[in-house]
Amino acid sequence: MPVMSDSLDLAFSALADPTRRAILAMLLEDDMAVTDVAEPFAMSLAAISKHLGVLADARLITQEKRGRVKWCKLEPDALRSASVWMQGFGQFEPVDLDALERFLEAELSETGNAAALDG
Amino acid sequence: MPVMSDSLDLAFSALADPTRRAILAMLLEDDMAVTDVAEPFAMSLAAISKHLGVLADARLITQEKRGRVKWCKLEPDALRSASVWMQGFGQFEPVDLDALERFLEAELSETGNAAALDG
DNA sequence: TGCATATTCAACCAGATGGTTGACGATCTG
DNA sequence: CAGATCGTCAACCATCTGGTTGAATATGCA
Repeated sequence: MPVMSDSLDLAFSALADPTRRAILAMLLEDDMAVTDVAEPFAMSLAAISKHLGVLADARLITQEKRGRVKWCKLEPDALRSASVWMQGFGQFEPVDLDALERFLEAELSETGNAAALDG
Repeated sequence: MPVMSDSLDLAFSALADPTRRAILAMLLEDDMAVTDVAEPFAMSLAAISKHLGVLADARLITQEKRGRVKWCKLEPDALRSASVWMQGFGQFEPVDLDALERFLEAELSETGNAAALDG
């Protein structure tokens, strides 16, 4: 029996992993090659490659191969869909964008990798 | 080594399951007892009880026992945190609340259960 | 050609997840 | 008390997940 996981399933389960959220935060700054994405993390390149595959399946990123380098690019549409879904429950208060920065920084330092935001 | 799954891990992974999202949508209308939450779904009460446990761990709901009935109540704080995180990526466009309703209805009909929104 | 770099693939593993069933404790009601 | 209802627990199962390693593929470069 097929699993039928829709786009929200894919988006939320992709977002459920701190490594993948850190990758998205890195890609928010700039497009990156797979090897460069992997660099700050204490895990194998193959593991990062899988994470990027999950993000791509969820359409949170796209990957384009130029030469032997595969470039990873943030694709915010799926995030926007998920965000819209959540707004129905979070509509009680306006969104605090300052809190976002604190979240990102806290998360990145928490994961223990060096992928800190520049500022 | 401890797993250290932070609140965003818990929130997003709880949201990754369509049954749990449907439950949240039901609770958006009103507080409900566990048995009543389970009623529209084609799965055992124990399974729904586990789903509610996951939602409670993620602090997306709270559960309060009165008599033999355990009441489940939506608790939007964790959703708001996750929403704030996502807004950083979805900041390109304002949130479309009309799209939310379409999403909820599409999702509920998609899961094949009878938990349709009334209005 | 031949070697280095970039990335994925395949096999494997431990642990989490989502479901089942049956037994159980707790609470209301007659 | 006896019986029904509410909900969880425990054991079990199949599948998914997130990681590993080593081999394979593809591209660039001298």
